[in-house]
Amino acid sequence: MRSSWADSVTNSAADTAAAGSSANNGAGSTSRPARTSYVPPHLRNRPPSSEPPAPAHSGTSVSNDRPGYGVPPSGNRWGGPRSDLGRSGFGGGGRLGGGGGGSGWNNRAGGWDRGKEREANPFGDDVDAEPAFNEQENTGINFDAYEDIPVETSGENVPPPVNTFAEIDLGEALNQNIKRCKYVKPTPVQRHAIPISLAGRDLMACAQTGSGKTAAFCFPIISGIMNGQFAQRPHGARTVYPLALILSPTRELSCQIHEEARKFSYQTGVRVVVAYGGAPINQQLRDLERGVDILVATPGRLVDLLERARVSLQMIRYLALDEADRMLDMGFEPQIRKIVEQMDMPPRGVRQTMLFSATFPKEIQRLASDFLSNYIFLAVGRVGSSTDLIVQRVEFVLESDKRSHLMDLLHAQRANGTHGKQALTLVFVETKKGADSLEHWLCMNGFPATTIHGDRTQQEREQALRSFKSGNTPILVATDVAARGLDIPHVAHVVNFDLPNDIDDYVHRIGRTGRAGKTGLATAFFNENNSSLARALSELMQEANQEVPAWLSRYAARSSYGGGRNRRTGGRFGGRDFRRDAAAAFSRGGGGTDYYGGNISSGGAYGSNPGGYGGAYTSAWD
DNA sequence: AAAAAAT
Repeated sequence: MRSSWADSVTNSAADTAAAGSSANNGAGSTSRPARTSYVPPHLRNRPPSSEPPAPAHSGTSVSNDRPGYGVPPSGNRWGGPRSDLGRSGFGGGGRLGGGGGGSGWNNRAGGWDRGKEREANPFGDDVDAEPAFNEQENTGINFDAYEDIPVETSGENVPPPVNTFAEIDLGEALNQNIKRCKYVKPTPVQRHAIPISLAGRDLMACAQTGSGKTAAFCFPIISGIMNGQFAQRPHGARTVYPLALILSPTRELSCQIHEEARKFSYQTGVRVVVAYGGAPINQQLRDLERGVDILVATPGRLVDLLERARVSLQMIRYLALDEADRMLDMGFEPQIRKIVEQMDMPPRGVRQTMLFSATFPKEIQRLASDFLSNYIFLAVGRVGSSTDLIVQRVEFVLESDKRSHLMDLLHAQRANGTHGKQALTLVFVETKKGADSLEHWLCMNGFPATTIHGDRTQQEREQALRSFKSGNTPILVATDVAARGLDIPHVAHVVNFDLPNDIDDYVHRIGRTGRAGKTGLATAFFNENNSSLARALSELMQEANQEVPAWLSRYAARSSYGGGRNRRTGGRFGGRDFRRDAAAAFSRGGGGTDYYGGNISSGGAYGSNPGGYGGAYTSAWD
């Protein structure tokens, strides 16, 4: 069984600690001479690590002029005092070794290519060979618009945002990977969320679809694991002890997060493993046995692994829930509660918990606060900006006319040339059966389509997604399994063939287009059956400066409050900390009392609407 | 009522 980097550094850390330089309570501080110490079986057979475990950014300047908010000596919850209140001793105390030798993280490939195997290059061979087409991919984000993003934060002592990756001391290896990913500047959610996470704080973050949330929680986790000193994880038996857990609601999303996290952690020695259902468990078990620092998983398979005692959550320092509102809704909440509260995971306040989603209904926030400790709420709206970049259309289409109407759209697209490899069409339907039958019908009518839904085998699902992404099958018919999080470049058109019942689901679905600065089109087929959505939909479209058909407004006016469980309150920028409302309710109209030290900042986007989200323009995102 | 998530 191989182990991961965090284990091996702990061994070295013990040596360093013996030299008396570490303030942290790292691994056993007994003094042992280097390398003559006991080497656990899983670490034997490795060439001795001769270089000191000195971090690249050895101790030096945090290029941040705000005292008190520098990059903390990570692992702060474990290695030192909680950093969220009165912090001290930031100057890199707790960093490993004083070796000023500037040996970078990337010098120490953490056992990866020292062993038999070499870490596969997650960037592929074509990193630099990619034509300009992909070059646009990551640089195409409309950064100018970033200056105008409304941002709301609340909570105690909110660390200020950064403007560049360089301001954050993420370490050489991670910086390299950021370059390889062609990330030039942090996105707004990254600018705010990364300093918050690096400060060790719990976080509830709302940020638009396609705005870089994955990196926002991965970077601090990876950096924390690299910098942290962790007690030697138990070994033996067949149980593994990841340091970080990332949960997501669908298998494909977990895969995607895993792929991204692998890029971010390339040559850092931090090991990322994914586990999800529908796939043979044996390969996943083998992957785990080779060592895991970050485990990405769907809930069901994780519970399975926990019950088999193949995974223990005892050493979890970081817990991230992607699509957190989904993870805590009725379908998932019991499982999540079991994983987080009834297994062996350290309690909140001990681990660091981060929740991310584009939408965060108030009642889910209330639930979520069970898992958080003194957290910061962050809402970043109108990124670059998805809603602006998505043109939303609603058409009145009778149930019986939907197919022919879709056919008209597809023919028009074909005529336009907006069809094919670089203009994919994603069609959402309500049911799995409906997905199959629509797919069949499309194929019969000369439109190559495939489908993804929960009745298909995992192999079929993944094949469908690949075929769609590659443009081989430029039409994908999907249930809500594909509504959230999936990053599929070149989706030019999202068709809500059947509208969802909940406006948040609509938000996530249309967010499959208009990503990373690209424009997109979203067309919805509306009829009587959707009248409960009319009001929320029309409000949403208004907020996004979309043209609302008169007939929809009439529906909206007629229909009672609907739009699913969470009505948007007054059409404001939805990203709002429910604690504020709660506090306001308690303080009985205190109005100005900013109990939680809230802090609203915005650029020019608001124009004459100082500090408020109550104006005509707001965002869909909550 | 549907979808997702373990076997």
